[in-house]
Amino acid sequence: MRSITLIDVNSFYASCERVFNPRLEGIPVVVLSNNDGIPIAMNALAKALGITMSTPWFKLKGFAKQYGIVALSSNYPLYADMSNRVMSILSQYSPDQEIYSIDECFLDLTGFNRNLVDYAQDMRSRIKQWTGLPVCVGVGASKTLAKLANHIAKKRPEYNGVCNLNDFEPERLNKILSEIHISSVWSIGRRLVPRLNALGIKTVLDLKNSDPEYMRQQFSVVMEKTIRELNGTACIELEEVAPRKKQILSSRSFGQPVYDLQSLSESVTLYISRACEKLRKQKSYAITITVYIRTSPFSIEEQYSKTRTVSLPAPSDDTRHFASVGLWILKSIYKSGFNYQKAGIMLSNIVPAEGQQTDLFGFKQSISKQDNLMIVLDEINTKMGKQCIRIASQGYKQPWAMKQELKSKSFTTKWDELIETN
DNA sequence: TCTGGGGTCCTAGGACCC
DNA sequence: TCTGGGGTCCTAGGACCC
Repeated sequence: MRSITLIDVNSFYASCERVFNPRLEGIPVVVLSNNDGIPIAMNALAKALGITMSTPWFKLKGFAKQYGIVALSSNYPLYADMSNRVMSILSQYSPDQEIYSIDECFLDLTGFNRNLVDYAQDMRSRIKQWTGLPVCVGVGASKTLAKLANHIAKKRPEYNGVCNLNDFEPERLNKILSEIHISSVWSIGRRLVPRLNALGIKTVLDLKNSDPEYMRQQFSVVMEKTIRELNGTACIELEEVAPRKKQILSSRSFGQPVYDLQSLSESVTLYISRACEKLRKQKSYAITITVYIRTSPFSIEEQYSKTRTVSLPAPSDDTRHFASVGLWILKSIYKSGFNYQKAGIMLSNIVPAEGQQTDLFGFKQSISKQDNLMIVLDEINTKMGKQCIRIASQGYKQPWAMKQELKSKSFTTKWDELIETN
């Protein structure tokens, strides 16, 4: 039997903030999304007050003030840095690690000849000691079971932060699965719950006992895998090397109303350069670029939203190629007189960088020169800070940039904001 | 539980082609 | 002019995740 392990930081963003500001201890804290739109993380105290994600912050402000809730804008450089520390500590516990998200990773502990609960407790205390962050650990025979075990470790204090479902006798396992709702299962989202309920499937045990082939017909192959995984067959392998993305999206809501083509052009150029950086990082080329702009779906004013896709004559990873095409698309879909709320771009038709051909007219001509320019650009920006060198059409003032009124400092990643210890 | 953020993958349906 | 088959591309939107 496999021993797949999922480690997850509790209320990650809120915990990071608390590490650098101990005064937040004992106070309800929420961390807000970009543009201070909605809560995306909160500590236990805020949860206990009944705050839910996806309620717009402006609707919660009054309530928050009344109960002394501290709200913070999200500080991604800080969280990314803390994440790297946690992941590097955990990598010492197994040669097989998959970093699944900013605050979660899988470790394969199959064949480890020792008590895994003790081992997991050791991880917890080391991470706590070295970073100040609390984590929970779940172990199971598949990724889906490891996720579920982690859920149990988090929700039930008697487990003290670690749950190994592989240690359970079958009856005990089924009993606990019968007490958990299907919405807690990985891959079962909001839309699937009512459809499953209609089939009489309400608890994890119900789902585990359903017929995988029939469920595949009714739903999809993903559902079949989930059921087999709940039954202890690992169908989803650990991905130690992140698979190449098939599409790369970059989009953002604006911090203030945007009407003019100039501002939209600047933002679209910025998103394109971000997406191309990601593209080059995974050593791929893309052929197709999509640009979209839209007004706020919540606005009572007249709405406008438009998407347009164009393919290059040959695959490329050059920011300037995509920027010139992207700006052309933008011009073609832009209509004046609307209050734009969001713009985004997507790169698709992604192919590996190795062995690319040029088109008939040599669009990807003098490859070495162009590639070197982008490599140097990436290197400088890595060393000297994001956007140190950029395409001129990104603009410098960026009045449309997102709103972050409540941000904490970049304690670990900016020299002038390092934490003071006096 | 109905939505205000960002990202990835997938697919239905229309337009257009041979 | 209508009908049918097969395929590709694009747009819009659904579904899931954190």
